[in-house]
Amino acid sequence: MARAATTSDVFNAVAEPSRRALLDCLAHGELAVGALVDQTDLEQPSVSKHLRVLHAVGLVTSRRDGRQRFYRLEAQAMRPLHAWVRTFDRYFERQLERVKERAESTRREHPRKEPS
Amino acid sequence: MARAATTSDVFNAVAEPSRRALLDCLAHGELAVGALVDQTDLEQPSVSKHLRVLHAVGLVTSRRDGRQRFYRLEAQAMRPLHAWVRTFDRYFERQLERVKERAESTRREHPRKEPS
DNA sequence: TTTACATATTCCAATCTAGGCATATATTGA
DNA sequence: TCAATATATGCCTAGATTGGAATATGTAAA
Repeated sequence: MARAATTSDVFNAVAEPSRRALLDCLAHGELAVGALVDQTDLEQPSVSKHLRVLHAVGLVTSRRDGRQRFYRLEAQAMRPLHAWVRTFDRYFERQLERVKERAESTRREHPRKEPS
Repeated sequence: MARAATTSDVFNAVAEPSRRALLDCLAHGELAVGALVDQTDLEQPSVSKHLRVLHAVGLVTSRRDGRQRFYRLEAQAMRPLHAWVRTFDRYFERQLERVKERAESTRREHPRKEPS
């Protein structure tokens, strides 16, 4: 079996750095394809193809205005990714605590409250 | 050019559902390969191969104990992913606000504050 | 040493990819 | 209708993959 399609889910769609770059651009607001080409170092066909993938997983929607086509970020499509990553939030905290505790215990053995 | 290697970064590493499943298992604590095989519907060689990828990007570390090898989650390696996803937090909120505002404006017309 | 157990690696097949280039489609204006 | 602009699509190639089966490596016990 081969790798899953990039259009199979949001995880695969955002695995590509260029597509993340496009989403970063769109975070500031709706943009036409040409503007995205200008703001990245991608060729126009590449941008269109990446947008197609992003559209397939629902991360962007588009609207036509004359000959231009404007793309807009649809952040709610990022929800599964968001949710999964958040699952590990406690482990970030736990590690922070561990670091703090270790730093503490080198000086003396008393927990503190304030982080740096 | 082909797709980037799964070992190129955390984004590519977690794009694979099986690897996310493994990380989910390891979130409860250190586990040997055999336990991971039991807790998933993956064959042993697949588990080993996926763990190799996860190790390559720093998402797990391992420790040998007799003939077993225990793997442990290294959550801090998820930081780039975590940070990127958080970038879009405000858009989740903004969308919520938009929904609320729309509900408001259907009743009456009230001027908006400012975005962000 | 031999055997059994736990894990890792190799080879394979079938896909899916990203970029480059050419070209098709669509819309506007002369 | 014809030219110009904006975007999308098709074709190609090299490369990277996943799972499966077989096998190799490594450790422990008999």
